[in-house]
Amino acid sequence: MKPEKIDRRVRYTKMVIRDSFIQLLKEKPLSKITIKELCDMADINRATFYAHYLDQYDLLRQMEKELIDGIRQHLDDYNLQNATSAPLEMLIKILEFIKENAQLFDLLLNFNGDIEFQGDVIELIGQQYFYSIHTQNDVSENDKEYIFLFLANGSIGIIRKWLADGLVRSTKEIGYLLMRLATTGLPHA
Amino acid sequence: MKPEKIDRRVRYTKMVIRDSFIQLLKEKPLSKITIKELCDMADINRATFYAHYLDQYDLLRQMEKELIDGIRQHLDDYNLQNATSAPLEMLIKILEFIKENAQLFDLLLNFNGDIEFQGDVIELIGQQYFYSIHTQNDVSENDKEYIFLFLANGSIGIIRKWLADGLVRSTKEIGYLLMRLATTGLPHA
DNA sequence: GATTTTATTGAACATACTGTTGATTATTTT
DNA sequence: AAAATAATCAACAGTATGTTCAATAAAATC
Repeated sequence: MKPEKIDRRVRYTKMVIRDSFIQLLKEKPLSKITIKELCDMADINRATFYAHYLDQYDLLRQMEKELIDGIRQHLDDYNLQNATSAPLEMLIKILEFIKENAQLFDLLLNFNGDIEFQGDVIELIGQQYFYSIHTQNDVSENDKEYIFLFLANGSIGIIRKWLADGLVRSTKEIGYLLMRLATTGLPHA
Repeated sequence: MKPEKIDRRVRYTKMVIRDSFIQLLKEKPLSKITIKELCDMADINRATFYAHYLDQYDLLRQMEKELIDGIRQHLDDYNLQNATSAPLEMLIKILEFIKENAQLFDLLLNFNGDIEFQGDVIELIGQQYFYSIHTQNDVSENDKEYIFLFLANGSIGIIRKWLADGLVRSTKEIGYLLMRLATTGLPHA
């Protein structure tokens, strides 16, 4: 919408804050991270931190929001270039973005994970799945929401494992697996 | 194993700490809860708190551990009385226990949720599911862990929704739904 | 390139919570 | 009733918090 150039100094400040924050998150849970040590590590004044964020939790929230927005943007860009937007393709696009930001997603979904962020990702993934469930009319209206949550949470579980394993598998592989589980269900004899 | 009678005063102290803690968790996230306000609310001395717990997070962890142990105990009790332990029955037993402690499970899995606790519950639920997946030989060895996590995380999603909705549905209903999703897969045309 | 605007710094500040101590009091167990 | 144990009280140093304001540095604008 509006480019609104941001002051170089602000860009730098936010960058070092984020980098240091990620470093710290690898070492300890959010609750043990103080603003002071974060600023010491980033080598910025404490007052500067407060000029941009309320506290650690606000910082985390903003970073999470940018990730979610990043996925949305990634999907929008893709949809502009391609008329057809099959669920599977969209799913793989999401996985691509997650892969590009694997370090952060791993931190926020796994070890030092935040349950709210997980909820945001579930909602977003759900938007891609929802259509296929919605069109199946042998599922009672009451069950739809439940099944939707089952699929979305299950997908998060797989993505979390995928990240924890260090992205050994390709986005396509995971995408197919998720799509298979969500549409034809479990393989069974 | 060992009954080890606990001093009445300790029992009381722990009780008021837990009750106050739950009250506070309803109001605000763990990170905003101070030991001081917790002790004020529980009307105990701060030194007394430190005699039992390291900090808020330790307190939370202990409460979570007791819940998990509670489920295990609940299952063991049932297994002693009943020779057959079909997966569905075990699942319903788990749901029963969750229902009995709905307030706390709701807090820890939903609103002020803890991702570690969620992981513990997933692991426990997985133990009940695992057998049925393990016996299906048309699933590649590599995929088993992924599918297991898909099912367990999906189940958590449904349980979370069930709790958030105020337990409108019966444990049987939810149990059947979960079992259906885990065994025959999604309903499809 | 000079000027204006804006961001960061540094220092100081009151405030609040932390975690620990040791002596005292109260309660429970034996 | 005596011994053991738990909770209280008050005090303590240590530390992070969040805010302030003047000074400085750097960027954007003209």
